Amino acid sequence: MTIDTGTRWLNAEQQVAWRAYLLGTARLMAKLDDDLRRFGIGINDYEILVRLSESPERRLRMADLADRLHQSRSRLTHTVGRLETAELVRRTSCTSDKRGVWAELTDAGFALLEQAAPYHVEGVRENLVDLAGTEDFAAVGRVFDAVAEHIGQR
Amino acid sequence: MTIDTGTRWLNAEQQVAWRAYLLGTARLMAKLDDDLRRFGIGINDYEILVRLSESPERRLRMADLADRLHQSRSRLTHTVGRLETAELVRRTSCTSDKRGVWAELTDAGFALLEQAAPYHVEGVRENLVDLAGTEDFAAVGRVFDAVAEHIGQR
DNA sequence: CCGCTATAGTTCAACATTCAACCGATGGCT
DNA sequence: AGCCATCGGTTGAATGTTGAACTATAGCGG
Repeated sequence: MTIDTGTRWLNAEQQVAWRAYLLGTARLMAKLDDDLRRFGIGINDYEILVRLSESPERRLRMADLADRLHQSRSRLTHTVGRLETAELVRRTSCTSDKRGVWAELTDAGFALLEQAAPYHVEGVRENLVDLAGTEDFAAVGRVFDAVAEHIGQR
Repeated sequence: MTIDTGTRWLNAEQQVAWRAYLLGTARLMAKLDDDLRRFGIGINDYEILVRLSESPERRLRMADLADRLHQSRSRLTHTVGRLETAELVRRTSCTSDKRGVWAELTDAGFALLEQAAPYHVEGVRENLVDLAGTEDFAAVGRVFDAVAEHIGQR
């Protein structure tokens, strides 16, 4: 922090931007999570349901889902377990690969998503997208695409 | 998700950017956290130590610290408790306001920070800052500054 | 100075996440 | 076929986080 000629510290603007990102992200996620609570789910659950809803047959293999969300398989197992007891997701074993498990959106899950999605999207707009200029938001997309790409699969 | 004339859904580019942000952030945080593990702390602990190290007398009031990190006071109490048993932080009661508590960085805490900081900053550069163009990273700063500002204190 | 409400911080229990150990299935190799 | 390293997923225990209830102090209005 004091005399360290070897390290390329962030300059003042980079510092400020980095801190803004940290704080902004923390507040944003907390807010979106909070807003979803009225539907009985959190943003993590929401993202799971969305991924399933977009997939063919409204289902995905556990490992695939875990990768898309960058979550550990263990975490996903627990979360899907909860979603299953909430009847939002159903698990069926995969016939072609007997090790595999499909997580499949139930009708109730889809119905919940239809309800929650407009509110959620509105929140994303109000608290992020509409605050950023079109060009700035595109920049955010580029940056984090590069980040995701650079870090790669676990 | 299908027929919903009232909701302003994200357009394709916004969708992609939003997803990139979610995935990129997840991977980035996991990576930074992971890299810090060799020092026995996580990114959350690290941020606490940094905030303290920058403050006058290397100490902050608990509530102040919680606000800066957008954490609940409860969470901070627990975390500082752990940092205290690790001897990285010391708690002393505030004389001017008897309700208050100072969290203060110990010498060991400062020493750890001096060790960890170069590695951490290198990680932030390699996995984020250096991947973004100067202008794009500035945009990230602007956007999340606006987000943090918009959402405000809890 | 009293009474009231708000603030600072902690505690406890419920809940979520992590990590390592585990089990069965798979697929490549001989 | 038989071996074995790997994969897909789950389990359970330890660890971390949340949220509400609680204690103590502050500070305001009368």
